[in-house]
Amino acid sequence: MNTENPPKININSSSLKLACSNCSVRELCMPVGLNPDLFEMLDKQIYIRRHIKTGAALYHSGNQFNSLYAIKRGFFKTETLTEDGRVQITGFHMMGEILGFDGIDHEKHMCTSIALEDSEVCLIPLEKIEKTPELHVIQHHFYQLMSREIFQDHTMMMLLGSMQGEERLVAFILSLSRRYEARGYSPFEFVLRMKREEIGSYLGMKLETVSRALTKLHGQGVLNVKKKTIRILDMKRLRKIIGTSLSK
Amino acid sequence: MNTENPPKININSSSLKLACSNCSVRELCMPVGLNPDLFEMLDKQIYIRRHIKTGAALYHSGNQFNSLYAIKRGFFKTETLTEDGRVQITGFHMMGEILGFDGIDHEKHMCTSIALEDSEVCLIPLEKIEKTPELHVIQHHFYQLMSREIFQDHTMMMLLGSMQGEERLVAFILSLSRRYEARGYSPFEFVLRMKREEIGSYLGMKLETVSRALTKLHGQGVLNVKKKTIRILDMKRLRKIIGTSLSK
DNA sequence: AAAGAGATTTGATACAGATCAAATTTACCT
DNA sequence: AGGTAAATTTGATCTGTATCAAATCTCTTT
Repeated sequence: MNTENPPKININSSSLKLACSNCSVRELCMPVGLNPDLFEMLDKQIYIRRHIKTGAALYHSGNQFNSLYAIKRGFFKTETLTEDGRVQITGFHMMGEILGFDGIDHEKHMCTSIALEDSEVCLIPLEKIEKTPELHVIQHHFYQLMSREIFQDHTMMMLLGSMQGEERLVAFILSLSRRYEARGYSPFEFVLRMKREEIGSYLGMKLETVSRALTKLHGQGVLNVKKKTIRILDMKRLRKIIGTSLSK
Repeated sequence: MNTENPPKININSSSLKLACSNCSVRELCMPVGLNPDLFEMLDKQIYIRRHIKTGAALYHSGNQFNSLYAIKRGFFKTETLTEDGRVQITGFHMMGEILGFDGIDHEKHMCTSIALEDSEVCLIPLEKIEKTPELHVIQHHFYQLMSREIFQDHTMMMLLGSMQGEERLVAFILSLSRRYEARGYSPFEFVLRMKREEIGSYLGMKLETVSRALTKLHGQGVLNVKKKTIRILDMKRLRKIIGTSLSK
């Protein structure tokens, strides 16, 4: 495993322009209604971009924490591992979302982030922002984003602790659907960036069980599965599946 | 369910004294090596305490978020509920830990916190701290605490997604053991503040399964269970149980 | 286009843990 | 202290999902 830190990037490089000001997902990363002057400040002094190829790691668990990463384009998975060698995917992340919050505490990344398609991220040097009084308003925004991540993790704990396999899969698909919709894409049809095994890892089930559940949903006519493309045929019925088998 | 907000408390009441300065758990809530002047500032202007009786709620899901809460004494559970009516315990919290981070995003608490024994909390009005330049150093500490909570939630997701029932129970007991030790109590003997059903809710298993797993561990001689008291007899063997059944 | 590796589906079987039920212990209340 | 409700344990059975195995399907490389 690669445990080295990624190469340091010179903050004053030429790739600075066009960071936040005219970014299509800025309202997801940054507070709404932010003063234009501050955006310029962000653009000119703080941001820098980085490209990550499919399969490459944005950072590895154990790497020094230097900044947060806002996903400008692409798709990532984050993997956590236990002392006894188990690996589990703890998140899938798409454009507009911010990676790396779990690295603040020990100034070390606690998971590994891997691109599942060619991606581009913006670096957000938290320390710099904390030290810049003018950017103080943004600090509260990061509290909000971390708070949101905590809530989402709790939702995920509920899902893992109290839902059946099929329900978990449906909740996962609905979550993707909502997130694509929020980004201006169709909530009804999208391509899964991850394989069945990765879905299984995330949802606490085996790849065979994921496959069987997809086949079943396809057979029931609520959705269409063709390779990695999901088409939701009956959103209402799909939503109703969650909570039907009130088992645990 | 009580959806009203708790009564507002006058910040200038007489219960202010003795907040942080000589608190036994302050190094858990607050950054280490904090300037004594700042502690005095915290004591005199910011903190206030509140008592919560066993079974009472510190706040309900949906309540307005006014402040964070540092647990000075006692024990809490936090419950989250899904749209379809399922309830799950997403955390157990003891003195020195801070509750309420998930409420920052929407300025509304997203879970319900209930005291499992008579408890006492300190109010931490985050907004006030954000607006006080002198207390700026503390802000980074809250980033760290939230970062830690995110990491812990990921650990919990791993546990729920990839461990067997018995392993989860052992991980839970070891977590309690470590936390009691960090607070100066014995890591080998402690009283469970929650009932079997609540452990089960937290760990994603039924109360009967929790009971059986405890009986089994007792029978193997790794720990002693007497009502709610746990005594760890063989810490090494207990640790080895995690990772033994590398199933999922 | 063929070959090979990887991903996915499908089938058969085994098992961990849920469910249902009842006995026993513990905690709570007057 | 005594009576009652709640919590816990233990047993028997059932079920969802893991596991093992093999057959497709898909993508990449030459």
